[in-house]
Amino acid sequence: MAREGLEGSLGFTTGLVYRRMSNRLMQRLRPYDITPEQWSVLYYASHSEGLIQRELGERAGKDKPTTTRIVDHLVRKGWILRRPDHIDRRAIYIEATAEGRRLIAETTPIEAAVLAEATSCLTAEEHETLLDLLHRVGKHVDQLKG
Amino acid sequence: MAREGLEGSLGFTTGLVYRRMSNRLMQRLRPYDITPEQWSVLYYASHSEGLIQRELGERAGKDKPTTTRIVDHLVRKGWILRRPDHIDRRAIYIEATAEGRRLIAETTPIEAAVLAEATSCLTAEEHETLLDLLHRVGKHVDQLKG
DNA sequence: TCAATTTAGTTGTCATGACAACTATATAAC
DNA sequence: GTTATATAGTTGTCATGACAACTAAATTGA
Repeated sequence: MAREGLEGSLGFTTGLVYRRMSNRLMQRLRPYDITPEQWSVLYYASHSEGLIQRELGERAGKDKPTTTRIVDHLVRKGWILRRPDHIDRRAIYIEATAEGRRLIAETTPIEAAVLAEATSCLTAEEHETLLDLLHRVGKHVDQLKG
Repeated sequence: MAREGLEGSLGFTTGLVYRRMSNRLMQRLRPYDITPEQWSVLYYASHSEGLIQRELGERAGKDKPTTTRIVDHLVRKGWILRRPDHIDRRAIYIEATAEGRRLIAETTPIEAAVLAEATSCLTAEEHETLLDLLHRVGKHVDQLKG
């Protein structure tokens, strides 16, 4: 298939799709005063027990400074708590509050709706293929060195 | 296929893949003092004639403020010029300089290599399928309103 | 014609993310 | 046991991107 300009570039194309989907979710989440990135971190915090901040950031695909700042926001909004680990005093456990869990419970259907809407142009099989190919590329690129 | 956490979320997954590919390209472009986003704008500027800034931004998938700032950087580095349109005095033509074109000529193989490396875990057919599915979703989401 | 609207571009603010430098604590090596 | 190194987290800076407010110029339309 003929593609113009950078349409044949996977990096450029994933960036476009990511921004459009993220925007869409942002608009729907606006009433809840949470961004898509904050949402993903809070999602992992509220679905996991006993994670320290580093582990939380890793699951959500964030680096250390980004994790620190997103956690700051979530704490300020009362959706998570920082609990110092008294054994390893470098580490901080992150715990979702009741409000945090409630927010995720309330907004998970919104995220699902945005996904469903975005992928309504695909068959279930195509959707599955797309995710599979993306995961393979993502893992592959992650493993590259140098 | 069973997926943990947000791995089943296309938005989350495209974000991860985009960041990893973009990082990879950024590292390779570092010697040239250009970011992947600046590169994409300069790419379009150097492969098109007679584009105004808005059109350039549209092709590169950037909004107006982002385009203004990226163009600012590219002008400062001597890779493009802003030429006021004397007919429509709101508009500004963007023109790549010789250095700008030379930079794109020199770095296009680098971008291609990063892509090739990233997709080396896919067959040619899978690569084609992945791009096709992403373009379909991207266009579909772009057309959604409300 | 001339007021209302649209369009092109800029600027300010904030969140995210990359990077580097930093503190504090824990682990390894000797 | 002390020094070297690794790990957890924070802070500062910059580029990108979303959003809103703004200027200036062009277009519409009554």
